Amino acid sequence: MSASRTARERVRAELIHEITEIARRRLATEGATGLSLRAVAREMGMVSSAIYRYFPSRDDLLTALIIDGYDAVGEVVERAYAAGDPGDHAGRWLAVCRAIRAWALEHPHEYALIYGSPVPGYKAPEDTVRAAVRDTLIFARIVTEAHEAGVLDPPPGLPAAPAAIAGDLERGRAIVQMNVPDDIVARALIAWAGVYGTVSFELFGQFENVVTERDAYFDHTVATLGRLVGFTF
Amino acid sequence: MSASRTARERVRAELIHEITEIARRRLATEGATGLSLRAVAREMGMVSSAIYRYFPSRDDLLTALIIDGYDAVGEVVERAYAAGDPGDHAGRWLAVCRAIRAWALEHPHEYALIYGSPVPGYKAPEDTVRAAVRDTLIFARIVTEAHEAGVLDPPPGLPAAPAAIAGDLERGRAIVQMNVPDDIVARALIAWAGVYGTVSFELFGQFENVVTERDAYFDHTVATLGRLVGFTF
DNA sequence: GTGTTGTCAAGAGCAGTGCTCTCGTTTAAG
DNA sequence: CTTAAACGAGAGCACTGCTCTTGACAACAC
Repeated sequence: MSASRTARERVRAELIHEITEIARRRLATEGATGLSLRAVAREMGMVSSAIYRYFPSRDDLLTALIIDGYDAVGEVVERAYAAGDPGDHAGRWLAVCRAIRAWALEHPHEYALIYGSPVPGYKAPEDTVRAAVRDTLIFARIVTEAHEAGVLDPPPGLPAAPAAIAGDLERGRAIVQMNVPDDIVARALIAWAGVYGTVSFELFGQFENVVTERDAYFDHTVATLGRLVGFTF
Repeated sequence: MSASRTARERVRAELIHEITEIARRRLATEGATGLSLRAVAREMGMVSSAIYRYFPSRDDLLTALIIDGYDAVGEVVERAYAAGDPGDHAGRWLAVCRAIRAWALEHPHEYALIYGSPVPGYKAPEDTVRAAVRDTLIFARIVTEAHEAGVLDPPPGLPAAPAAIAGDLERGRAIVQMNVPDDIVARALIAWAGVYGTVSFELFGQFENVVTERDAYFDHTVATLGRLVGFTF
């Protein structure tokens, strides 16, 4: 019951795709709060109520866009990972971070939708969680591979992960298949949040009047946070 | 022409204050996009159009709330700084970061308003920038005082700040009166973005199903990023 | 004390929104 | 061939930000 059952189902799938396509384009220009079902309907020569045959509510459309967004950044990250030299772990770390930032700069509204403030009243369903880990899996793999190659060499004198978060680290380790010591898991988590935090700061205007050499600054941030994990540049 | 000129001006100032007060309360429950001028007017027994005598548009109300938000976090940070032991620089760093997170957890919508995705179509006026640096000034002061006391001791082997961002660092140094070497300025910037990035991740749901021991994890993040700058715990 | 002037709340109205319901029509399954 | 499900269209509800006009009232000048 998969491919092209009836003509109706085919046109239905096509319409759903067209709706999300137009919605994504409008999202790029208007932003999440400016995304209007009526406008989407108008653009495809439909009447607004017809949209509800395909998406029960505006939130469901948003959910579809969020999943698409996670998938897009996941794919970009996977591509950057695949293009890198398997022996150059630090290079891959840098490449993946750059890829995230590049995607974010190209799709600011989509980035804001998934990594920015949640839309009020909108409750992210479980479906979005699965799509959300795609990039994190790559992060974890890079760290794990570097660790298994024995080239992870963090600077001395960093705080050890406290016992209180050992459970979290263990669970995180299991989720992303990250076979490295606690301290490394914790620092990878910190670096991960730091990278996205930096991208968000740049995108959301916090670097206005502060950082102008964005490319160089981002690379330096990624290198510094990478050193935290143990990559050597 | 400052204090209580005419009765008219007094009641006007009072009404403006009442509007922002109600708006802030509604913001806390409904979020930024759900903030409605009509609802605010209804709550104070006014007709919607009357609000426009005091705020020319919804965006102007938002601006007022944003400035109030920056001021609130600035005050919280200043208070945490003042309450700390002047000799314990690392302790102050930790206290200030904790204060930010505590405020953010108490006022999630206000935090989202100032540090989350920008409201589409809303252009932050220059007034907000001045209020935005209050917390950063304290950050800079803590680092500077620690440096001048000669207790800043970052771990070895961290990347040096590239020449490309020297101009940015110089300007930043001037803005926040931060008399420390380039490398420290850069790392303070990275740590600063990392702290806010972590708070945003927690608030915006990225730690869902990942980090459960939020307090301990945050403290560890702050300690690790603090070590980056050179604080010793 | 009397005008004049500017500020004010109120109300109607415009264009837009998400969403629901009903109505004929089309389509696919039994 | 019949029947039930899916569909597009349209009207309608309650809501939004915002504009414009109207009439009342307070602050000032004379």
